[in-house]
Amino acid sequence: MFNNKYRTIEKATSNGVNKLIVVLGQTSSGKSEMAVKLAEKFKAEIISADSRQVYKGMDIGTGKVTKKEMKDIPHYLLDVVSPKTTFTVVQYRKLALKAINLIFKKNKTPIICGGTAFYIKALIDGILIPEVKPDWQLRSKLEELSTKELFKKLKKIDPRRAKTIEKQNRRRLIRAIEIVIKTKNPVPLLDKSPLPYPVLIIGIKKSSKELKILIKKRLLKRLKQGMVDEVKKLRASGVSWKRLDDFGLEYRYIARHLKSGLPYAEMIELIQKESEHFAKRQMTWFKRDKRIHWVKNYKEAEKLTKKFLN
RNA sequence: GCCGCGGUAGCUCAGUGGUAGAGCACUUCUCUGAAAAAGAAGGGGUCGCCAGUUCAAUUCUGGCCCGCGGCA
Repeated sequence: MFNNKYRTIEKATSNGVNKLIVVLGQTSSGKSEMAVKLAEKFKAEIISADSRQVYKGMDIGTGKVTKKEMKDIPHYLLDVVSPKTTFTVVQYRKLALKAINLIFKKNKTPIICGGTAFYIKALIDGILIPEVKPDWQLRSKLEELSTKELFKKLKKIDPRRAKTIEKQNRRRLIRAIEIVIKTKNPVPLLDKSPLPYPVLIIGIKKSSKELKILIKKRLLKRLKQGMVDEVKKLRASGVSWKRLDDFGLEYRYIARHLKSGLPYAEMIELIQKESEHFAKRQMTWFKRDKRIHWVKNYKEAEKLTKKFLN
């Protein structure tokens, strides 16, 4: 163990009886609803694991549960920061651990619910990410270098990391260089600190055909609910076009529609296509995790949960 | 009917006398403080049909079929 001061050190505590449930699935698969039903049945509270729902004012586009849909079940990690600031996995992990401990104190079961696999993994498997805050000034300076130059630079200052990194991925290259410069040390080897209690992971399984239909239905519903106006509002509150673009999916293409006159019909098609791609990317993450219990409906999830909590 | 243009990967199109490429789509994958982000790899075409010229034709020539535009 080295470079300890650069590690995230928050540890979750366990009293030996606590258990935790995760509900995950692709976009539009019906996670939120299932989590609320489980929470009602098993005296649980919900912690969102969604990298976009943490932002205030991003409601319709992210499919955030409404007050009514929450059915009085407390939800954590929604609306925690302004979309003008950048939220990261590390903050997520810290806040989620806090929420977990709080829920345990109330003698309830936390349900982690969301589709951001990286967040879920960082939380339950405890990926310890080097304690180096993003330095946007440094990053924009590195941004001037070509991808080849970035890789060469990393190879020089940290050959070990250069060996495993994807050498065409500028974003990752820049991050790796940032760590090395800031810590004056190589990027540490991956270290983990998994949650110290039993975890049941429930995944909602949908066929890709079914999922496409669900995505479509939800997209049209959101548009009707005023998703375009939501983006206008974000703009008016000072969120940049660039930022909206970075959020991806509905925010990206609605912004392009508003800013560059991307035709409305094309915008819908692009959001649909990109959402389908996104769903696929989510699966590449989920597929690897053999702990996931895939269910087709609430009944199956309830059965699993009952058994797990006994 | 005549004139012109076109028919190449699922789509939009490049291209060459020596059996072909791009972008998108599709499939698979990566993931160390942006993760709905950022990246990677792969499969796929008897180059409209028939004949001729040629050592060799997807590429040249002729005919035919189909589509588009114009003229009648």
